[in-house]
Amino acid sequence: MDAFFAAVERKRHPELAGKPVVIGGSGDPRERGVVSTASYEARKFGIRSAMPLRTAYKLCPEAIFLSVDYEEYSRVSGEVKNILREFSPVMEDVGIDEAFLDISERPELSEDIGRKLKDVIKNKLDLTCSVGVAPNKLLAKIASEMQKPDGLTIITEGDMEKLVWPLHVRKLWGVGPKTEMHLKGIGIKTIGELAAVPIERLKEQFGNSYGNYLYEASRGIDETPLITHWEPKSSSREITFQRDTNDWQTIARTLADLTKKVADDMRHSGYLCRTVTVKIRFEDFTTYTRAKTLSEFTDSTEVIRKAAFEALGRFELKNKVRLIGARVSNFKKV
DNA sequence: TCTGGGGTCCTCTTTCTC
DNA sequence: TCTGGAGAAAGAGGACCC
Repeated sequence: MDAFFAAVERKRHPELAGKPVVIGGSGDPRERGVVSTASYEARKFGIRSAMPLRTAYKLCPEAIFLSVDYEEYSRVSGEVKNILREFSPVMEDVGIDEAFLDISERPELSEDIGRKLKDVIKNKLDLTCSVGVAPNKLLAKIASEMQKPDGLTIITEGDMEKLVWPLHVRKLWGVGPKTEMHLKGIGIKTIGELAAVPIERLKEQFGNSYGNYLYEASRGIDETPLITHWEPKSSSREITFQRDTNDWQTIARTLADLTKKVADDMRHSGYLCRTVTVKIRFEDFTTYTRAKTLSEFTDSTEVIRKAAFEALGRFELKNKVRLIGARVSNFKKV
């Protein structure tokens, strides 16, 4: 979906149309938080996802800043996914605003399916999206990003050299800032340059598993199937304090609060956990975790809170705390 | 004055058990 | 009784994605 959160807000507040809109955090750009979504008008000012709200405010003080309303976006997301499922039952969810569809069983031209899908979403929901069609997920994802917004791009096996190899390595799924810098250090900027590196060298530089992934990805090779059903592996809640704190009462109260939420979440989704992890980020942004694995599965707030405080006790709280979080994992279905 | 929150997966190290 | 090794489980950190 194109600038999904901003598009949903524009739908219910038509006066936002054509204006720079920034969605993130509490909606107050003077508070701590980052940009979740910026409308295309806001992007003209250089505002991007994951940017601190304060920075966004400096770039464009006239922008309209809104808080994130996950409930509403999830509801609209459900409507979008229902439409997608009419095109193919084989669908993989990728977060709130993306999905893969396997249309290999459909007789129609894939380009026609892509165009029809966009039309239906536009007509029924008044939202635009960008569609990529390709022989696998890796290339479909790249294709979908090539002509945003409101794009429709098709990549076939024969297009690798012409369309994909000139692209920057960051366009490959799984290549983030660290790998980008590492590759830059050995003189590699584009996917084509990456494809020219022997597999042995990639394995030397990045380890067996990831080296092999880069080798295949740069050639457009991806055999991974669509995941149509998956079970959660962990569940967590965390919060960044508006001001860094070393006040034990505040830290303890917040952790108790987070463990309660995590336990409530788990009971609602019908799982039991065995491992409880506490995460602390200090004022200098260093981040640590301490975990406690219990002898029995539980969804009790009491038990989880006790385990969390045991883990908290193993931290040296010498510096001010910026963020605290609680996570449960090691799940079993109730 | 920076740098959210919710996840997954991978790797390395430590700890436990046999 | 002491020591060592193998393998699993747990713990911690890091990279990445939306």
